[in-house]
Amino acid sequence: MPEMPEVETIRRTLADKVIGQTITSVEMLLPRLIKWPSTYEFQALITKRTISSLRRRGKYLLFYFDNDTVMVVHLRMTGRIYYLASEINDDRFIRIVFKFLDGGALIYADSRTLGTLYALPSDELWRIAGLSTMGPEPLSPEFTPEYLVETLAKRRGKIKALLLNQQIIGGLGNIYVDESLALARLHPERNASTITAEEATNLYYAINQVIEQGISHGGTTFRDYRDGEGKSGSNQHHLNVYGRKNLACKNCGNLIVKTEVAGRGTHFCPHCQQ
DNA sequence: CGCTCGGCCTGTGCGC
DNA sequence: TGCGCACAGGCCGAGC
Repeated sequence: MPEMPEVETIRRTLADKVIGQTITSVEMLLPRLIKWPSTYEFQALITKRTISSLRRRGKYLLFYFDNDTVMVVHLRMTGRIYYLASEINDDRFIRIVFKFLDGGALIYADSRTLGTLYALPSDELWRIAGLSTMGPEPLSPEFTPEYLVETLAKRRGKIKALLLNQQIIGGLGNIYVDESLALARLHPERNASTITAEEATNLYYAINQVIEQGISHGGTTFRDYRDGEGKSGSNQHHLNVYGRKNLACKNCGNLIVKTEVAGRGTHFCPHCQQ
């Protein structure tokens, strides 16, 4: 579900609400979502502890506590995490409730229950493979045109599959990959090794632009995504190809096509993207 | 090592 | 209206 712009929006909207909050108890409605350590140890590590900062890496959200513990949350497809000041809530999919000293709570909700949570000392984050092997993120200094040109040149897979690979670029998901390829006018099935340096450079700028736009619109809400205050984003109104099957391409007027590439629903303009 | 595909889960929307 | 099926924003591990 949430990709980098959505997780970053959650981080920004949630930070003020949770930093300085002390957890009094953790209500585990679905304990199997805790991947590390045991459910009991997870609760022990964060109960009576105060959140000191909230960070993000790729699609992971990291809650730092005053005892150097980090609670790591990955929302996968349908996870939601938000602050609630009162008990009133009509969310059908609440799985974990972190109760705060101030009477409010941090809610983890998830319809498909694919999300994952961890708690561990900050110097043991390497245990989470997805974090330690993640590639550079869009909009970061490590993500450069040269990096993308060189990385694509030595790969043989389809460009769409490579952009979804978090080890190559951290934070992109299905929506923003389709949008980036559309902006860069690249066909999603292009073999990465055939992409020229000029095309890869264009793709670099397209990725940054698409991600920046996603963040500025507070993320893309198709169904499940909500920010840290439970509000929807608006970037769904600004997409060029994703979710626009059989609608006119905003660039050329031909119809947007939906196919399957790398096992994922894929939207593109067959006229503009080569 | 690099790449592709199935599985994990559950809910929703569409076609019949 | 009811039912079955395909599909869904992500990731990991098995197998080639």
